[in-house]
Amino acid sequence: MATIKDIARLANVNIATVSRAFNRKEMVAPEAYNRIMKIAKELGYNPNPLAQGLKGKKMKMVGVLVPEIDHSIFAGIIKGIGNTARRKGYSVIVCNTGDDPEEEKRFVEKLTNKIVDGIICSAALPDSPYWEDLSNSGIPLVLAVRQGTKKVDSVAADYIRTCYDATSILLSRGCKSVYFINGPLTVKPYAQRNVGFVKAMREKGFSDAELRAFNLKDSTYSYSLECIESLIAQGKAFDGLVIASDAQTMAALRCLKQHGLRVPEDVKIIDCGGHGIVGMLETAVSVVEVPGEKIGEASMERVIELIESKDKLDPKTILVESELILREST
Amino acid sequence: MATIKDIARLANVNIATVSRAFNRKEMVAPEAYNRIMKIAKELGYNPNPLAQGLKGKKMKMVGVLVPEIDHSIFAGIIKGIGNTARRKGYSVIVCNTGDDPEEEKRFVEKLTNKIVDGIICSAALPDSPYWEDLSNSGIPLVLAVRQGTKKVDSVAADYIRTCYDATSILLSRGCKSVYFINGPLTVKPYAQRNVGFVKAMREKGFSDAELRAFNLKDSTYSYSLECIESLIAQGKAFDGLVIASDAQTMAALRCLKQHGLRVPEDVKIIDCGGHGIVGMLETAVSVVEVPGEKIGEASMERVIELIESKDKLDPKTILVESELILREST
DNA sequence: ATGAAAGCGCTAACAA
DNA sequence: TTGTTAGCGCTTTCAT
Repeated sequence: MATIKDIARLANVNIATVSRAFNRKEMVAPEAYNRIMKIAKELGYNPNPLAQGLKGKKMKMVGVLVPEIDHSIFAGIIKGIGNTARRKGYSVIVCNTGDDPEEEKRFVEKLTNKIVDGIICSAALPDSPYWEDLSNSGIPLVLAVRQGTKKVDSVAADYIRTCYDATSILLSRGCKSVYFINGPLTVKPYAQRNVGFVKAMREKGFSDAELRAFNLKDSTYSYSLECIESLIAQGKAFDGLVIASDAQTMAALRCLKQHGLRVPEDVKIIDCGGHGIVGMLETAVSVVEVPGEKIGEASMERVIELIESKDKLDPKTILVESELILREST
Repeated sequence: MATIKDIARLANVNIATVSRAFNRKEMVAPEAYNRIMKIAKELGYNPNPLAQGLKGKKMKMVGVLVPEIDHSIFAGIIKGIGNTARRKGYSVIVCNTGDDPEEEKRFVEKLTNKIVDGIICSAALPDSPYWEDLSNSGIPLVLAVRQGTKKVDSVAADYIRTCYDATSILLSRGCKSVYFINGPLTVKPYAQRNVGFVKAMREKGFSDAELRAFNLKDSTYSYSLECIESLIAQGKAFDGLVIASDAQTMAALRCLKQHGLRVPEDVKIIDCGGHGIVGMLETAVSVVEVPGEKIGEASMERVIELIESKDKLDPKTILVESELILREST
């Protein structure tokens, strides 16, 4: 690995001049500059980021925390983050926290040590105690998808709207008995979807007693399958299903098929907050699609903005638009 | 951020003693040790990895290159990598190369600069020129899923076997006309699947002229849909489909349904090289499942082994077993 | 426009 | 056992 020292020697200049050539080329004589650059290229020189970082320079690196990297929404977000990272010359360090707050904390501590300039977090909990510490400590933090109640920068989808729209579609299609299959309310995006569902139903004149929201304790395929199964077994009659996630949508489709219920003739289905895949199923499912990739891109743009800004910016929340895609399930 | 200097001052010892307390505690007096550690804890001290790295210490960081982070196989691999990374105290830097060799090269150059101790790569091309350079340069490289022809460490699924098994299942179920829907042969795992398909067919006495392998130029859902569609439109008669990937499986299912073909009565289907999701579809699909997460774990274990080993280890290829899961599509 | 030199936080060889 | 010191590669003030 060549260093500025090598270049300096070969170019007959001081190491400071070499450093200047890379950082403030206007301060070095053109001839010297060219000589230095030529030699640098020949040697395949690249500045050592460790040394630069030690000297206080930004490392152009941001840490990313996700609960489960293989859930489509997070994979999409990471992809988006990577897109703008590349565009802006940043690197990305990823950690899969497995939704474990302890792990999350350990990771943040590890990263905080100067090695990242900023952090993007899809947190385990609605609010984590270290968020504020972090943004006070000078290293910017932005929350992706999961907003905090505290004053922290965040990029989110408008899940209330998303689910409100989805529910409205079903109602406008003539559904009389719409059930809502949701995830745990402790997770903010699910809680928000619930709000949207309730809002849409009330507006159409349904009383609270008529609301059928099933906020399952987890949103996995297998557990959802079980629950929907038991719903049908109990003879509940529904002609519309608003569903919170892709896995749950697949579970519903499967259940329905096994019980000979046709989509959309017997039951209409819409996914509120899906990510692409449900359009590829045997029966193409309508969806209010949450643009993970866009969320990732926006999050990254925001951290970079925070990192590179001279003065502290006021925290803000960026809302990313969802897209309604109507397919054969409605 | 506290440094060893601060601790040294407060503990009335030299900075070297503090450093020793952290790195070779046996060389420092117990009383001093305790004093130092107590103060370190109070100050929330953490060693600055940049300084350590600059001094030549390993950064405990590995770079990961994937072509598309949101394809299930790669998401799984990254998850596996993260699993063992956490267990061993390593960090992971991820880059989505978008299957662009140029991008890949840039990224490797960037990483090579001392900041990572090793690289795991799911490469764009069957062979990249820098692979050998890299392993010669002293920073270990392991290939995940895509093996090279050159002598490089790699972790791979046995795709030949995988597809051989899948094809054999269909044949043993009495299929007379089995078609193979595959991806581009320029991508090694697809080429290997092709070998497995051909092998199984030949063993059952099919002549080369009877082999129906469709090695599509890309394996996306939409393109595959188009191709399978045209196959059916041309009136090709098949009663079995061996399919190389999840997206293609979904495409096939959809096509078949639209043409009133029933699975498995009219056509039997098996996915050779899927990753979980096809078991959750309306018609649960049999699959020879490639364990992405395990591949990730094994890759990471191998790089760490290479990183931490004193002497150069001989490159080896680790084969990860696939699992056959029979469901209703066969 | 360029050089000399200090120092970022840490480790390790050498001295005491 | 502990302290002194050099130096990793780089940036940046202060001289020249």
